[in-house]
Formats: sequence, C-alpha cells, structure tokens
Amino acid sequence: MSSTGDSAVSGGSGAEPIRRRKDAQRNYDRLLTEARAVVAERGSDASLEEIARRAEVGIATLYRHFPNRTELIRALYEQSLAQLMASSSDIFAAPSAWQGVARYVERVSEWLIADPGLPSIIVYMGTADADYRPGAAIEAPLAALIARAQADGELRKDVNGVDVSILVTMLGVLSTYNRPGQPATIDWRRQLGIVLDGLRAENVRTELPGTPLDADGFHHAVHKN
Amino acid sequence: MSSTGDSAVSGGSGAEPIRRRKDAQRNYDRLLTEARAVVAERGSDASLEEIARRAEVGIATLYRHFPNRTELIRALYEQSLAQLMASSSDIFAAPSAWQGVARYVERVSEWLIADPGLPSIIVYMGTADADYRPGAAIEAPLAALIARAQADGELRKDVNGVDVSILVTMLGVLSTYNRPGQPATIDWRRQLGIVLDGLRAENVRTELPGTPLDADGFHHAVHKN
DNA sequence: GCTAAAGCGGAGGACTACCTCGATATAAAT
DNA sequence: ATTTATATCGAGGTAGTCCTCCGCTTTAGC
Repeated sequence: MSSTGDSAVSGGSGAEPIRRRKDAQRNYDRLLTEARAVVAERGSDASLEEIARRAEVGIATLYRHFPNRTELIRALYEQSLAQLMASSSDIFAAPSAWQGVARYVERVSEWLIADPGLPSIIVYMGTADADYRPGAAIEAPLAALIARAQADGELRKDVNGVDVSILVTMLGVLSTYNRPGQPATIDWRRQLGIVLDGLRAENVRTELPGTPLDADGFHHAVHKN
Repeated sequence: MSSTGDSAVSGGSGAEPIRRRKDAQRNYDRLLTEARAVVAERGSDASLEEIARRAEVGIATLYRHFPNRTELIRALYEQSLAQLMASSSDIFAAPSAWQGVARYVERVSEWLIADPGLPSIIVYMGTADADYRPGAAIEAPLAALIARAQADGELRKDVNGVDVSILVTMLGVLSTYNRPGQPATIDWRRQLGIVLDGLRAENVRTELPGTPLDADGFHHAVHKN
C-alpha cells in the first residue's frame, strides 16, 4: 500500500532524483519502508536500530542514508506528502464547492488513515524542524473553497478552514485503532458521514461556542513547540 | 486539577482504604500526580526514573508503591475512572433521552480532554492486563438510552452506542494538542457542536456505509492485543 | 578484468532505563 | 523513651539505544 515501486520518487527533498548505486537504492527503499512500519507501531521516537534490523541492514548503513533521526522522519513525511498532493488534484475540481469540501475531508482523512504513523510524524516534524509549514500550500485555496460553499448556502457559516481541518485530524486518529495486519475493524467512513451531516448549513441546530482558530493558531497547536 | 486532596480515595483497587504511614501516603500521592503529568507528556511508556525524579523520591520508593509499570498505570487509570463515574451520575437523569446522549458525549469527552495521558493509559491497560473491560458498566444503559433517543425520533437511527463512543474518542484526542501549561488553544466544544448536529435524526442526509461495530469489536479494537 | 569510488557492517564508548538489594532513616505504638 | 514495623535511598548489574570510526565489500566505469 505504501511501498509499491516508487523508487523513482524517493530520495531528494524535491525535484532532483539523487543518483545512487543500485544496492544503495535498494537499501534506501527498504529502510524507508520498514521505518514507516516501525514508526506506525512505536511512534516517531522508535528505535533506529530496530528499523535497521528489520530492513536487514547494518546500523551504519542507516546512518549513511539518514544522518540523524530528523532526516529519516523528514523523508517519510515528504514521501507521504507527495502522495497526498498527487491524490488531491481533484479536490478543487469538484462539481460544487460543497462537494469540494466533502472531498477534502474524505481525501485527507483517507491519507491519514492509510498510515498510522503520520500523526506522530507530523508532530515530530513540527518540533524538530522549526518553521515547517506543510499545509501552507492549501490554506488559501481551502479558505476560498469554504467561502464559496458557505455562499452557496451548503456549508454552515459558523466554521472556517481550521474547524474543518480539526475534524479531519479527529477522523485521522482512528487509524491508531487499526492493527497493522488486520483488515481494519473500525470503519471511519461512518463517522465521516456523521461529521459531514453536521457540517451542512441546513442542519445547524447547535450554536458553536467561541470563535474559530486561525491558521497560525492551528499550526502552532499541532506542531507543538 | 487532578491532585487536589483526594488522598482518601487513592490507594487500593476498590473500596478498602489502605492504611499507610503519613510520609508513605505523601509520597504515594506525589508519585501519582507526577506520573500523570509525565504520562501526559511522554505516553504510558514514560521513564519511571523521571517520574521518581520529578516526585523528588528515590527510584526504590516508586517500586515500593508500584511493583511494576502496570500497577502504576492501573492506579492512574482507576483514579481517573472513579472521577468519571462520580461526574456521570446525571447522564442518565437527563430530562430527555436525546439530552442524555448529548450529555454522555459531552461528559466523557470532557473527561478525556482533562487528561492528555488517558488515551495512552487506556490502550496500555488493555494490552498489559488481559480482559479489563472498563466501559462494561455503562454499555447496557448506554444502549438503552440510545434506543430511547431513537424511538423519540431525536437521534439518527443508523447509529449505535459504539458509533457514539467512537465519536467521543475522536473528540477526546484533541487533548493531545493542548500544551500542559497553556490555556488550551483548540476549543473542542466547537467540534462537539458539529458532531451533535450530525447525530440528530432530522439531519440525516448521508447514508452511513457498512454496519456498526458491536461492543465486543470496539473493545477489541481499542484495547489492542 | 581492474581499479577507484561508493557503500556496508559491526565493534565500541557514552548514555539512559529497568529493577533489586542491603543499609539507613523515620513514623507510630507501647 | 524505646522499640519495631514501615519506608526511603542510591549503588550497581543488565540491557537497550545512540552515533562514530574504520576495515572490508561491491558496484560501475574503463
């Protein structure tokens, strides 16, 4: 689900496809795959030696590819982010703004659910690497999408992009309760349906307390420091 | 918020108030308080030596009171559970079944939010101590309450107690994003409002996929083993 | 095939955590 | 005030982790 032949993408932090010896590339991919699995089980402070063991690679080899834990986690993070970006092209191309919002919630939740290690990875990146703003690229378009959906009278008017993102985060943590091998006992799409119904303008019955958090505040809260 | 003079309750796993020397009781309470704080920060596999350090107590003293990590976590768990039980008497005494459901969601979420360590503690108890069924006492009354709310036409008919409990779990994890000292940036009550609106029978617009999980399945999923 | 660069592996020193043991200190009962 | 059961403390053996150094192996270009 996450390791199927994307060795062309894995590597540099961006566009340059780093040239590596064949065996090195194999070990690099293997390390990344096992790291994802171990981090999913033990969190982002998992033992690097265990990751090397599972990848059947010496500990020094791990350190050759990733000089420190932060770089390893960053590689996992960027690999995942690239996948999200690829699969999210259709969010803003939805037939209606409301459907765009719905797709946003669904796609990002799906993405989080697919990898139980992601919450831990995201928090780690925020603390380790100062000013790392992953969602920056979508913040503005999302706000615009939400404004449109509200103008259309479909999305409730008392929420903003952060409120929606928090709901996504909540849905995403359900991945915690799915065992690695097992076929997912909790069907998060049921809760997704309930949440979506709660977001519709026509369904507003409860007045929400306080005021919505802004993007800065949310970033600060999630990427704790 | 959690350590204010309940030394009469702390101790045994039930009704017997264990007799201890005065200094021993003081250290016991202090250990529990600091353990809760450290577990909130680092999870249930936090360093026992750090807990002892913060409680300004020798490591051997910690082991005298709690022979192993499991007993320490269990003590935290039971202390919290007692608090929940105390504050939840009014759930089933609500004016209407729907309001009872709403109170259930609110009270339990409140309880989870108050202690960021709880999710970790609950999972740990489930794995370490085989067949430990905390919610057992409320399972049946909750199911009855839900049935009534559905019969009243207030709660959507396609959910069961587990669906509601999952939503509570989702709200509860928002505590993760509140820093210990800080005054809580994320206002979970906004998401609570959205979720409650999504639960109202009159607001059903989305058909929920699959079938709800039963209590056994939920217990299995949350208390992983 | 040969060679040089690139990669690999594991030992090892520093650190931290777990848990036990025996010596010392202290609360409380007479 | 004395005694004794209760508690406390930190050293220390074991084990796991982090990260580096350096000798050996393998790939890839000629």
